[in-house]
Amino acid sequence: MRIGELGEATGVDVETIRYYERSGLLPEPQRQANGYRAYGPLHLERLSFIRHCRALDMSLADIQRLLAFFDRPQADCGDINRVIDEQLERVRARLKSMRALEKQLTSLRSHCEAGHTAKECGILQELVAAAHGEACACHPAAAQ
Amino acid sequence: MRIGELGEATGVDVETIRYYERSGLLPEPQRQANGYRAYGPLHLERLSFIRHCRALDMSLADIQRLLAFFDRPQADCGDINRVIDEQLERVRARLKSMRALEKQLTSLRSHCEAGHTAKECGILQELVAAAHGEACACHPAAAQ
DNA sequence: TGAACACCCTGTAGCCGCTACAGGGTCAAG
DNA sequence: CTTGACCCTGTAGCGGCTACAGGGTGTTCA
Repeated sequence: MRIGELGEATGVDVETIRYYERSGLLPEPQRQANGYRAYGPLHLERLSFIRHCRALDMSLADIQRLLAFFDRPQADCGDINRVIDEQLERVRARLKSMRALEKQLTSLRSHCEAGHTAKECGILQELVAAAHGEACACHPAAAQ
Repeated sequence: MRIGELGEATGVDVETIRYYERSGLLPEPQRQANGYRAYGPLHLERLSFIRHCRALDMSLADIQRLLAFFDRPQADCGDINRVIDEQLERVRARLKSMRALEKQLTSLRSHCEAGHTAKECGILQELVAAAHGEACACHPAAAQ
């Protein structure tokens, strides 16, 4: 299986596949006589695994940690749980700040309907007020 | 006001301030005889504005668009609304995918309590199943 | 006087996870 | 024998910083 076929099969760009190899996530494949990479089913499986983890927004470093378990199946799986827990923690923290962000932007947006000059624009005025540290609709309490 | 004082006053790293200058967000300040940057109150205000917008997760390019309005206060503010609307759109889209992500990770996490070997770990098994494209707890419907 | 230290300067390289070249080689079809 | 699709390596770019290296400046204290 050449790199293009692997890419086709997994939906991954060939440049990305080479990048994963360079980064040590995907083991170096054998080469054909002409120097082309020759992949087997194990590469396909591993690449699919990587992509699924990426879809869960894990870092390549964390994926590396998970991949290591395939090489030592007798190891305690505590570290696997830890990777997932940490990821979940990050996602939840990010979710929290995104929700706050949406609130702030929604409030900000409500300060202007189009048709003013920039000088009169409530949005800009709010942003400037916020920059001054005054209480503003979009940052009502202390800016943490 | 020297760069360190400006940084202190705004809570912005001096390297970041210089970076904003290089990027054209912060106008070049005057220089003291010794070559040190000399900032005035307008720089302080502008930098605070930038940081507040960054706290709203706007890109530097979008902040640039907003800053341009200070130089032409008579312009129609339609573009300001557009920047905020686009940002709100991005935040909402991201929120949606983060919520899905949290669900997937939570479900994944429920597949293993610690104390197994890696081989038996439900999480790893689920991830491999997912990589195979089989229906899995964390990717139940079609992987889009 | 001079040594230590905090601050400032420029320029460059690194982080992440790709993406996009440039400049070449390989191979099958027309 | 030329076109075109594929492959190779190596390098540079994205955004938004962050972290040096290698130097200059200015104050304080012995």
